[in-house]
Amino acid sequence: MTKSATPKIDTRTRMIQAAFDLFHQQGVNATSVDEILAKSGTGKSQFYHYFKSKEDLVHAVVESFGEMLKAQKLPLKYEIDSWADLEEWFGVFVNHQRRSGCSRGCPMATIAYELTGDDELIRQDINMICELSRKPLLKFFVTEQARGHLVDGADPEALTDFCYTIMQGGLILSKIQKDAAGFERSVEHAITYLKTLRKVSEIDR
Amino acid sequence: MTKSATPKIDTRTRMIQAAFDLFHQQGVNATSVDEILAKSGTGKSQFYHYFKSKEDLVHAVVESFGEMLKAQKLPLKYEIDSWADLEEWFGVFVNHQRRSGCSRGCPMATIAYELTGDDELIRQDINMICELSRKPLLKFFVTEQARGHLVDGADPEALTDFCYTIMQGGLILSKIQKDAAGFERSVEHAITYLKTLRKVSEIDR
Amino acid sequence: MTKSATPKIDTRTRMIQAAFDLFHQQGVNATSVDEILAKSGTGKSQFYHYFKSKEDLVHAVVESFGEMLKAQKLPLKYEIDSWADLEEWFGVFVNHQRRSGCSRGCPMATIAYELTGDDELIRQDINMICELSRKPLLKFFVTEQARGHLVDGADPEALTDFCYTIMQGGLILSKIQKDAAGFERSVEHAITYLKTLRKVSEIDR
Amino acid sequence: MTKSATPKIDTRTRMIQAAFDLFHQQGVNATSVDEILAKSGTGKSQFYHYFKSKEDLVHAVVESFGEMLKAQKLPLKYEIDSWADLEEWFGVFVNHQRRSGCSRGCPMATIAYELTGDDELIRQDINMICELSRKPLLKFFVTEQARGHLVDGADPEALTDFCYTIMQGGLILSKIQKDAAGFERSVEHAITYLKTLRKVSEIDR
DNA sequence: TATGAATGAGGCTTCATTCAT
DNA sequence: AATGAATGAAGCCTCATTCAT
Repeated sequence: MTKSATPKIDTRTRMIQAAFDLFHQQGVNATSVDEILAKSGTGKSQFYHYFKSKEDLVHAVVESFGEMLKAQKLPLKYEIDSWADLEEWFGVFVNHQRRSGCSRGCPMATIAYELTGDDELIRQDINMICELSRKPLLKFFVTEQARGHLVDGADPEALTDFCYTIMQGGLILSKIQKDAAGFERSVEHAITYLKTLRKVSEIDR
Repeated sequence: MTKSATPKIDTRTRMIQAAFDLFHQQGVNATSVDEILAKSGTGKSQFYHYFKSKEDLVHAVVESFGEMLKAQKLPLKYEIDSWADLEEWFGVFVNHQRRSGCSRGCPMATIAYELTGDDELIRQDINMICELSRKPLLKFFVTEQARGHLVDGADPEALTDFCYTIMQGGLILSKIQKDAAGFERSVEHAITYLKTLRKVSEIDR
Repeated sequence: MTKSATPKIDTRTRMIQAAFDLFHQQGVNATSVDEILAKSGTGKSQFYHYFKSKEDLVHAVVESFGEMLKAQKLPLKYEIDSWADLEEWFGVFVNHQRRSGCSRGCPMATIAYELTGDDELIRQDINMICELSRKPLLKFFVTEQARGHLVDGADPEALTDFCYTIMQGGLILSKIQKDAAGFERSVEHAITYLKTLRKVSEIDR
Repeated sequence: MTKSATPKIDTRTRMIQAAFDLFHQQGVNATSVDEILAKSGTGKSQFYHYFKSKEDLVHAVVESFGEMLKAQKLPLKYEIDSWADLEEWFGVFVNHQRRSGCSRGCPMATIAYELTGDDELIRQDINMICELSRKPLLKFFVTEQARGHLVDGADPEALTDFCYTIMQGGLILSKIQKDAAGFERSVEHAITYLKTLRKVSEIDR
């Protein structure tokens, strides 16, 4: 859009980043357009140059989160090729909570929890993000199954749900408890369980 | 006004109930005091006769939820005396989501997700609610352990965390997905796992 | 009103005293009826049992101040029989400001400064208070004149105005400056001047 | 909207002027933001575009008054070079009261009288205004002293205080009495006194 | 006398959004 | 692409006052 080779982060992106962080911190409704403008260092009314409305911005924030996910620019475990990787996938969340003092939860869930029946489009956006972030898990379980490393009857979709559910529950609980210990214990149980689903012939980890 | 046998619920309670429902539906910040007043059929400014501020109301709502919990007035499974009861404990949540079209999540988590660092007191209120609602689970696992029905090394606290985490994760995910299927599958896995922790000598219930 | 011989200070009086103090401190408009009720330890709506309206209370407060003045229950110099007494009359105000940290001004002027054209009655109330509190001064100068102790042409009314003006100016200025030094210096000049109006034959003080 | 030679006064200034006048008339607490908006012909919520809060506006009003004073845009006597000028300095206040029907007092004192301990900053603002408006007086007395026109021991600061005190006292009293006669008489005495402080060699003006 | 719930207007402030430049 | 003034609805809260008991 700009002519330079290494364009400065453009205004729109800056606004999205600022909004994302504020939404994550305090929710959508508690975040005013002005606050976003101030944090992104943008003059007033640039906002409506780039976004139709605040809701449109929420949409853009979720969409941008999806792009980051696809581009693997978020500090997550994208490639799960082993049971150790799976543990690490969980570990990233647990460690993040611990390091950040459990002050936040999942950014998408934060937005989702403020959703009413009127925000169907944003709900779908967020649901798509969930699909995206479930992918590495799903791929792992599918692969394991294909390799014959899973017990008969194991359903990769269900296992993915199981992992994702633990992760989401752990994030909100650690925020409520201001302590990641319960999250960690739950993850340990989850891992323990999942490992019982490996075919016996397999070697640990 | 009327002298009926079931005297009208007092104003304060009506406001709390209206607020609870609106908070649950759309979050705290999206709910205006006027909206609460309208829904509770209360004249303007009664609000500040009963509550110091909107925040004070949030506190009262959470507190009242705790009282309901203690008085077992919420449609939950309070007594868990068997593995079947445990399944039912989960089932209540899953069924509720299904019947309500997954339009909401956990009312406390909804409030919690809008919390910022400034709302420490309310966070503590909510945390206490969590402790309360974990009790039946904890009691069950402790009892099972005392009876020698759990495998060695099983930690009732951790098992409680595990159940609670699944429940919380399931609620938000089903809201995002507008579908309780994933929640149900996760619960099934959780149950399956938990049952593996019973002592073999035990008879299936 | 009550049957006991030493009746407890009655509710109405307690409200007036609380109101007076709050008005003096922060003005009439900044003082709410509730605040007065709280400070006087009165249950709500006792207020409208005793006063027609807030304005009526203001009237009562001013009136009560007049009564106190007449009954010589205020810490003022009521009898001015000598030039030393006159100095003391000023001194009472200066010392009061100094001891109180100059946090307030004249209670009646405080009310007067919030007066608009609509409050004619209260203005008249306050004006009457001024007349009352000017009396000792006026009496002194009239007496001095009658005794032939004042220079020819001295007008007791004007001298009284002069003293009263200095007092009022000193009170507001010391409040603004949070320092009574300027007040004191002005009083010294005033005294010096007034003494020049004595007949030469007179002996100092 | 129009492109007149005298461009419309900007919104902020209009608000300050309207506020100043209303504050002067009825005090700060009796003046609502809406009233200021209406009087200044400003659409709602422009207010908070220009001022952080109502208190911030009070600060701005006082500050603006200081600027007017410095720029000599107020109908006051700024240059006092003679005893006649000094009389005129007083005369401006007395005449203003007379012409305006004594309906108001000193605008700064009006604000000051509503001050509580919490408004320290505004008190300091107002105190600074006092310093500013005392300057012509002080300069006059200092000059007179330097010229040897004042009796020995005369203190220019104290004389300035004396004049200022008379002025302030006269303003509030004339408002209370709805009559400037007492103010005028007090000023006459003050002038008479001050002239006694001139060195005898001086010629009467 | 006394209590405190109820009323509704209005106060201060913030918001999302639009307009003129 | 950018600026910031302008808009008006709405949010939270306080007020003086009245009513039922």
